[in-house]
Amino acid sequence: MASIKDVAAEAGVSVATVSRVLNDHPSVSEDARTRVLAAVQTLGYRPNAVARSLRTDQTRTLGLVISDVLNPYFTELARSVEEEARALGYSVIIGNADERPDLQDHHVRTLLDRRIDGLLVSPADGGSPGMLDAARAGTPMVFVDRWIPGVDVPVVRADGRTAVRDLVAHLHGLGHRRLAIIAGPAATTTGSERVEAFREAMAEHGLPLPDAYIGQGDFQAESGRRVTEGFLDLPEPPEVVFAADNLMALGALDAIRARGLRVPEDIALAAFDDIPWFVHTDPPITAVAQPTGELGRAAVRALVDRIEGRPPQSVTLAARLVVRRSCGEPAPTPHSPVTNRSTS
Amino acid sequence: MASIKDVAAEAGVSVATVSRVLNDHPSVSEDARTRVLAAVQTLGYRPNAVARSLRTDQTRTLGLVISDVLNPYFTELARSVEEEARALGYSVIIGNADERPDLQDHHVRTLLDRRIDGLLVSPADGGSPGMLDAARAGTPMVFVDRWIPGVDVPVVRADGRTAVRDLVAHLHGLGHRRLAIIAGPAATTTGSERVEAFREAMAEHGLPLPDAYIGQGDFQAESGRRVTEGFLDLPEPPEVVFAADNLMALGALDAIRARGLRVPEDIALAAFDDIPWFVHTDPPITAVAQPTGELGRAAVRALVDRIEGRPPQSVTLAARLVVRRSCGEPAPTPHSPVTNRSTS
DNA sequence: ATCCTCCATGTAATCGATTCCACGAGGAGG
DNA sequence: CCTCCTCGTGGAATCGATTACATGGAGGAT
Repeated sequence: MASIKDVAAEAGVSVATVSRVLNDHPSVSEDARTRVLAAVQTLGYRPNAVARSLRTDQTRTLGLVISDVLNPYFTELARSVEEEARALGYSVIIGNADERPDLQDHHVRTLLDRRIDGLLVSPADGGSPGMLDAARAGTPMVFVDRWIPGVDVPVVRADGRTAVRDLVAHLHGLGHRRLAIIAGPAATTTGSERVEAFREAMAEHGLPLPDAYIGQGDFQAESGRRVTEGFLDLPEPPEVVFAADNLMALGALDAIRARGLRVPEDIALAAFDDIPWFVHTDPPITAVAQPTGELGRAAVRALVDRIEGRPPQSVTLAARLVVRRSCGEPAPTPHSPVTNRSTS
Repeated sequence: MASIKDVAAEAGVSVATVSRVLNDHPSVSEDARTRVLAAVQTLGYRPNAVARSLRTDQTRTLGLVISDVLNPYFTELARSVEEEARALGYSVIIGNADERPDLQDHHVRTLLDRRIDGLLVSPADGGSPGMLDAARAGTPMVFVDRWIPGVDVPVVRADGRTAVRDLVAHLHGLGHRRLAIIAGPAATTTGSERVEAFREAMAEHGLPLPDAYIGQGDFQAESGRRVTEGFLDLPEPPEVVFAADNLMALGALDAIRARGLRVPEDIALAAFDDIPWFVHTDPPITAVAQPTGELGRAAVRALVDRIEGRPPQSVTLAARLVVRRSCGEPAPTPHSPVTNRSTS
């Protein structure tokens, strides 16, 4: 592969001049510029990003460590992150932690070894050692979706509190009284916050929330299935199951169907995180939707601000309730255009 | 960030010795080794992968360019690719082309600039210029899922021919005669092959396949919806719609429901590419399943073989039919464990 | 005792870029 | 006509690693 030296030789100038042309430094004669550009053409030269990074100490690359690529929520997040980063002249390297702290650490380490300019993380747990080190070492970093309390890193996330309250109000309005939740890992902020919001909203409506109605999941479908089976085995099963993420909701749906029960007639179902597929399941699933794309873009902007020396800002966006049919009431316009997005 | 020089100073040895310890070269005294390791510890030193890559001319990184991250099929592929690559000591950088040749080119170029050791591609179209250049320039490369005819690059893919024949036989056996297909872009191999296989299978059963029953999609949900609407508007609509990928199948499902029709009573639906969600839709969707994980792993192995000087092998695995209820016949065990994976 | 080998180590070149500094030419100003 | 700037350019240092080559000391063989 042709190097800058070859280009210099071909153009009859020094490597310094070639470099100047490539970085359009003002002080280059028109003549030299055209000769260099021609040489670049004929040789099909492309600058070696590795060498450039070594010299300039910047890679123009962002690392993104997500908890689970198989979760459509994170996929959409990753897509918007890459899009915004590209618009700002950065590339993104994605690391998939599969909800495992050790894998998360592996990716953080690898990313740091590559000297990425900044790190976007949605921590899989309370904070793996490698991540904390990175934060302490001053690597530009931004948390997205989930975060770690007590660590001084900007956070870009959605606040589901209001939407969860709306959801509970909606369910209460439909006459449901026994509501259960499938929680995410307590070590994740999204895991604990959603339960917290749910608990508060229940209290506001004077509804009891017995421990038996709080199931411990891990954001994976299998756990949703297991917890739901537990609920159905109770002497007095809940009337509604609220899953703290979309994968657990699908596990729940599966468990319900396996018993031959119908949604919403026999038991209602709602989920946190709206995904396109919820429109297509039968019945369509009522969910709390995060502004995922905007979250990803805001996170990139915050991180790039931090990298380029501007003060980064934490951002909290609102989530909103999308009512569909899985809780009993038909959505306002059952067969309207396509994405049935009515806010309660 | 500490460099190898700092470690050398701390340990009281030369950088050469430090490097030897780090790459466990045999010729290092036990004493030196322990001193270096101690210095590495106290300084929290991590080798700079950028500098190392520049010198050794290898990055131990693979590029993976996929057509659409939002498609669960590619997500699963990406996951298995990363897993196998990690096991072999490589990292993976994913580029999402969003089915756009220009974006695909952008990612190929960026990846090449970073001097990745090899490239795994599922080409979004007949072959963008940058990709063909890369192939011609001798970059180690392997096509996965889709490929480009006439380019001398190993291909790892699934052959759906038999499964499609099984599908048509299944549909024929259920009494369906008017079968329509939503095809993918003709420029992609998977786009044309699936239609081809379908056409042949129809011929074998003596069934006609009028042009009106071949809709042109682009592997995105919206096109599935549009094409399906066209089918339903025909004077004699088909009895079955077969979508050439999972996203178009969901678009089709949506269009069907929007008309208030039922699956499979009013119209049957089948898809290429099985994904977990097909178990959860109502009715569960009959699909042709690819061994996605195995495909990803085999592709990585072939690419790494090529990179490390061993002869790479093209691989073709079989896809298989998974019968569910969307075509009329109840699946053999309607409420069996979970993943309803019965082969026809 | 001498010579040869081998082992541990250090010095320095190298990878491909960027960038500081020096230098020569040419133009402006005194 | 001389001085001083500015502009275009090239030489060379530099980033942080790896590695070929040189070196000196220890140990074995004769």
